[in-house]
Amino acid sequence: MENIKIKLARVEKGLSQQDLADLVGATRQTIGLIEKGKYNPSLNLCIKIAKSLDRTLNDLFWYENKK
Amino acid sequence: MENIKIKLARVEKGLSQQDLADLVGATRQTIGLIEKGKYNPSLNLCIKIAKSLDRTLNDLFWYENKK
DNA sequence: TCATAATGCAAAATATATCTTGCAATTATT
DNA sequence: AATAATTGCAAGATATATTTTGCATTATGA
Repeated sequence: MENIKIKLARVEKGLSQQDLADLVGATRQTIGLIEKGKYNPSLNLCIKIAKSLDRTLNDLFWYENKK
Repeated sequence: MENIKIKLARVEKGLSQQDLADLVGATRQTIGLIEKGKYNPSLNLCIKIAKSLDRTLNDLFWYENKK
C-alpha cells in the first residue's frame, strides 16, 4: 500500500524527501516511510504535508472505493 | 480547536460516541477527545471515521485557510 | 570514473496516540 | 423526580508513530 500520490506531488515540486521533511518539521525517514506506506501518520502531519505540497487531504490520502 | 464537524456528522446520523467508537474499532474516550480537539488522531482512524459517517477526509478534517 | 546527493533500511530511544478502568456530571426518557 | 443513557475527565498502562544515528545502495552530475 504505497502512497504514490505524495511521492508524485513531491517530485513534481522538485523537493527531496529531506526538503519536505524540513518543510513539515519531520525527519527524512518519516517521509520515506509514509511514502512507502509503512507508517500510519498523524492527522497533523498529513495536513502539514498536504499544505506544503499545495494539495488537500483528499488529494493525497483519500481513496474512493467503489461502493 | 474543537472539531465540531465530526460531532455534527455523528449526531446527524443518530450515533452516540460509543456507537461511532464501535464502528471504527476505537474507544468512546478516543472519539470524545478527538471531537474535543485534544487528540491528534492517526490517518487510519480519520479514514475509518470519515467512512463511517459517509464523509471524506476533507469534509471532516480539512480547513481551507484563505491565502 | 569520481564525487555527491538522494534514498532505503534497521535498531534503539523517545514521544505520544490509544486503551483500560473508574467515577462524576450532564442529558434524555419515563 | 427517578432512572438510564450519554458525555466529560483523569491516571496508569500499552501500542505505535517519530526521532536519532548510522551505514548501504542507487541515482546524478562534473
